[in-house]
Amino acid sequence: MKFKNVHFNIHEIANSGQVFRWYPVDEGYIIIANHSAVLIKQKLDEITLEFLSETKENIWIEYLDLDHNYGEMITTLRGKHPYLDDAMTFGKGIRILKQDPYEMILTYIISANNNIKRITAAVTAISEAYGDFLCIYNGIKYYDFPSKSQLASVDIDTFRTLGVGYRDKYLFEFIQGDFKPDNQIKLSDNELKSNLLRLKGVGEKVANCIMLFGYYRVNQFPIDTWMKKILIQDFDVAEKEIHNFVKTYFTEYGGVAQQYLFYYKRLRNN
DNA sequence: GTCCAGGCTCTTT
DNA sequence: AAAGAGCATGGA
Repeated sequence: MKFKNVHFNIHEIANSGQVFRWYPVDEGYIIIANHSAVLIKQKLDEITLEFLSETKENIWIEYLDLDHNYGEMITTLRGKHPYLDDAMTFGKGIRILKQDPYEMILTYIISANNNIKRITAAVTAISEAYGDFLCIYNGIKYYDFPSKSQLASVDIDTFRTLGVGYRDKYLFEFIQGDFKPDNQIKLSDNELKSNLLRLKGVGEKVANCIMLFGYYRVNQFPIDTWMKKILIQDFDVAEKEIHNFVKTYFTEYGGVAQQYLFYYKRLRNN
């Protein structure tokens, strides 16, 4: 599978903080998603996907959000603030991928008060321990993210040994509970958020991430430590006003704007 | 050694 | 309602 798209850069997506299962290899990245493995490569504006396990092409068009026009979203956001303008120019190849809600819930529970490297390590360890084998590439084996039933017998201490720290009990509770991620897809933003907030280990920020990356609610603007820094330092917003400011300022594409800002702040070197 | 990381829960005012 | 302590773990 091959395509061209000016708003698509594999390195920017891989480092945008929304994916934890894009593994760098010499040629590009191994992506584990959709119960399969692919090798994604990019030369200039041409992107290539090589399927490394059984999969379907159309599901990757959906996952990579190829039907949305990011130029249009950028146009909507342009001119609001010079810092956002710079961020959109710097990371114009970033997209919001359509990831699995169930996987996002577990992943972002792990993410709380944690760093990206350790989150990646924990998600990988859980997958290697309990997920289905997908492929071997350059001598490294890759495993699917385990299903709820595959994690059903994992106790709290075992989660701890996989590197999730004190979030072990939250993962355990979710797996033992009866939350149905697929039943939330059609709910309104408010209903979805209040359901997510009932899960242990899910607060305002983690719920926003799950909504943005797992349910494609692109109006959601997760506020983490990096966003606080940006809004205070670069947008001159008072700390107490951050939530109010975000609610109205970034419009219906707040989540997209947030991704550009996050990437810009972390990777531009300032 | 202290601070921080895509924060949250629980307890105390 | 709001503020504070505590939390696993590894890197800077």
